[in-house]
Amino acid sequence: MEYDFRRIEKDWQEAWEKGLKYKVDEIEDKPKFYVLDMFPYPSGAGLHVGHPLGYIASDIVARYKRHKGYNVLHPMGFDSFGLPAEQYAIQTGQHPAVTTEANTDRYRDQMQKIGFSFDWNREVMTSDPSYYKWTQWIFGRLFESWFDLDQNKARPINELINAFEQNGYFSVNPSCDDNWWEDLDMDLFPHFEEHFSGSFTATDWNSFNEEQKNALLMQFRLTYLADSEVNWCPELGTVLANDEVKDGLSERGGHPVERKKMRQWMMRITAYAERLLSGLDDLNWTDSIKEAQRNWVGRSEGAVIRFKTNRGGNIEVFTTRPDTIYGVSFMVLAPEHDLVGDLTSEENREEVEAYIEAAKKKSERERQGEKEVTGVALGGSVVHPFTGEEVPVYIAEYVLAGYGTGAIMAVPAGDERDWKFAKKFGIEVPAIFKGVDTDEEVCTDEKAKLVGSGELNGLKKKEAIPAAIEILEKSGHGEKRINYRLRNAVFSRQRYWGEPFPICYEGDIPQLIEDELITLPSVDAYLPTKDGEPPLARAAKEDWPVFKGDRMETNTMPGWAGSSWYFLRYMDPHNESAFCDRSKSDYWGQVDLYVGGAEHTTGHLLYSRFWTKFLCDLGFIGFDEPFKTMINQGMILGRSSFVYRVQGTSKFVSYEKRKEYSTQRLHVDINLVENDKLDLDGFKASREEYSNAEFILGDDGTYTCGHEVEKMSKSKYNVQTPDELVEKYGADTLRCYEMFLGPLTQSKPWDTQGINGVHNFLRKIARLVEGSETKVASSDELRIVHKAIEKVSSDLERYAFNTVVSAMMIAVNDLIGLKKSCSKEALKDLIVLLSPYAPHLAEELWKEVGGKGFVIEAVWPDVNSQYLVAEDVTYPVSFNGKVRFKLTLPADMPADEVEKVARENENTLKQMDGREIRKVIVVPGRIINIVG
RNA sequence: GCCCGGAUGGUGGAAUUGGUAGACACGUCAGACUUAAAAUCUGAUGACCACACGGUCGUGCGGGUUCAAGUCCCGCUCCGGGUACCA
Repeated sequence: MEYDFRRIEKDWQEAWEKGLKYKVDEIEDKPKFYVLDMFPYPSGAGLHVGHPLGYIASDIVARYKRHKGYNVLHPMGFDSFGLPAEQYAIQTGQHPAVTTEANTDRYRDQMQKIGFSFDWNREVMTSDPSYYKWTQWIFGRLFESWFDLDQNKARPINELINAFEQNGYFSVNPSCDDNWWEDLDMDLFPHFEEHFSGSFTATDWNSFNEEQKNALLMQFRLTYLADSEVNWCPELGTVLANDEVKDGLSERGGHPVERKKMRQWMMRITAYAERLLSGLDDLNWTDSIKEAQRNWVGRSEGAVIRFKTNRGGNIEVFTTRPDTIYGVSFMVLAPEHDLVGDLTSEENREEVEAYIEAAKKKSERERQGEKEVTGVALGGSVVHPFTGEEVPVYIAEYVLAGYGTGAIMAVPAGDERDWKFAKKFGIEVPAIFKGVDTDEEVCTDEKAKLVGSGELNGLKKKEAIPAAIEILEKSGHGEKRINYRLRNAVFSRQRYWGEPFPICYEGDIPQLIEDELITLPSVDAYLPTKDGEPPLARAAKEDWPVFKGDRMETNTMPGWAGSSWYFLRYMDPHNESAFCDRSKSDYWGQVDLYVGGAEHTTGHLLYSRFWTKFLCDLGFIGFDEPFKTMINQGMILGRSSFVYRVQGTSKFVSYEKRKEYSTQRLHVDINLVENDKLDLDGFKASREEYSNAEFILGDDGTYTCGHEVEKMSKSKYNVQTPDELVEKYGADTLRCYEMFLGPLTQSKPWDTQGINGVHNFLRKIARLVEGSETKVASSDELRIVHKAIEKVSSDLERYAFNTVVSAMMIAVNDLIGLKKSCSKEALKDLIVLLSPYAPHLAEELWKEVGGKGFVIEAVWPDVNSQYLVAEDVTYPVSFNGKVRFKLTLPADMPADEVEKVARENENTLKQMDGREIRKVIVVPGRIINIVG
């Protein structure tokens, strides 16, 4: 039988589909297993061989778990909102939904050819209104919630309103911005005094009108409107991401970009900072990803300290080293700090304003990339709370407005950057560390004892910090504070192709639109308006399917909105009355295995954890971490091929002779190259300019190409699509080969050279089955097969996908090596082992050996260890650790007897050559080591 | 700079708890079959010395622990990824 993979794969894919073999429902008495792939964005280029790598691995796990008796949820869908489709729409005028549909069709088609066991009945698409209806609903819940720091969880906003009605602001502890009252529009609250600091009574609250109440509540909602800084490009009418800005100009078009405050929807992810950290402990993720998330949250413990300014106000700073307070000799504010104007003296004003102007033009990334310390004195000063000395105030780019309080107390003696700054501006460096001349060098030694620090003298960092905090708290100059690097996330995008907000405005007050789906209105172009309003602002009132209030919100949600909860929708994808019925999410629970790239470490993985925790807090689901175990597949790199053109000619010289000429190295399409040999006719036909190419061949009469491993890209002609390989070798070969390539988590070059070996393996097993007979399995066969069962099972349990293929190859080679026809009975188990990797062929062979039903539903075989017991063991006998000869002994021989035999062996005597044996180590079943 | 990975034949990689380094596969070479090629099958294939028996060296580098180290410890080098004036 020739291995006719085209026919086999087509037949079985049809049979599975007809039998609804991958359709899954909740079955109460069956254990569940949820295997999920990271949500793909359907790009126009289709899949290349790197994409299916993770899908193949997860599909193997899904199939393996089914064999093991689990009810497996293994869905697929598309994260289908996004920029490329919008970009294409801008260029062509075609609605992004059209492009998106074409792309998803292509992806689905490519995936189906590879034989994945997805339940396509559960497919979801984020751009489908029946899906984003629920994304909007979750947004609504966030809007209607606040975070209670006392209970460390989200609660409905009504409960906050109740608390305000009862006790005003006095008995609640909501998560909010520091000094949130400073963001209030004071015109709204004329009766609040100038130094209002957030406290209001129940009487105050009850006297507020709707507008006032709304403004206050906005400070506590989990999604809220706030002014935040963005890179605004007036010319393009859009906001740009940090990496789209170069030298203060837009990367596209080179238009000027400036920092601008814009009123945008925000997500209060910082409320969950602590839980996002502690939740990591129980997750089975790689340490590097957990560590990256910890760094991203960036918890640091310290204190806030208030310094009085010479203008009567206060500057608050955050520091992790309150113990070094006596070393403060200047203060630095971020250029954007609110008090900058106030503290600038007339003579410094011009210079200060120039500095601020320059800083404004740079993107955040550029500012941080600046290595040289720059800054300028304001002329104003603050008073040191303990020494009463006057401390000058500067502004500098290295202080970030968005971190801490946007201001630092500079301690040049103990901080490298502060020290450099002090030296540059000739500021004194107060000596606060015993025995260290901090005029000469910084002291970062944690064990250094403090001097010149009042009550803190003689203490080391560890004892001094709590002592300093106590002093600060007693004197009212500051208090303990835990600060996070994590910032609240901007949730508005000035784009068309995203979820519309379920929000309208009455005046400036946002109103949540409940229970109505807001679909995207049609617009005449997908560009911002002339006034720089987002594309949705082009829609007239009648273009909106739902229009309420004075105007609709015209921003859309970011890409991560839909992908933050999609794994829940798969559990109940067609539900029209809930995002996911609680009974379904209780059944399926967390994702047991999540497979995908590591590029989502700080985006998707953080946001979806946030939303999961939130939905759990409100009781909509029963778990607060989405992904229990995660594996990150490595990148697949391309292997490019090169030809060498003799300069100024159309002669091409083979790789081994290229040095004899002066040549130019050119990428050549990898489809014209097999095992580094160039298809000469194909090459000539590939391009006009190559049509009369001549070749200087190698000594073997062929043209050898050079090669290099690079990123897979069109311009390097090294992109390999799965379709070509499925066409040439079949899906089963592709599946096995991608796994055989090496450990899933490692990056590796894609190289089709080895694919023949895997294809041959499948052909060999097909031939083995063809020649098999109905008879009792021999002990040799059983030993080989059960060895494979043991190895394959244990490797799959630890997600070692590559060695499974080797184990099956060894079994097949060993069975062929018996030189007898095989028993169908023995082969049955082997075929089940094969089925997660090569399901189509396994079905075909299963039929051949008389298996019942579909092999994909067969029970995974158990290892019978009695077949594995060997009678003899071949011991390597080593002398001082070096193996010299081998000794075959009965497996059950006790260690002391093994030692005796080894001591008396003639080879031992020869090796020892008269020397005395000092010691013999016998590890039963493994090794004998003779020391002498 | 900091954090996290990694380095094993000509190539991809294996060695799961310290116990025969190089499984499996590719490639290469030789042979069988063939008019020939492809396909298939058989054998060899870490380096070095040796006709051979056999021996020496060998898992990025330098030390160490151990009867025994790719694996554990200390100190480096190089490569990849993430992240960064984070107070």
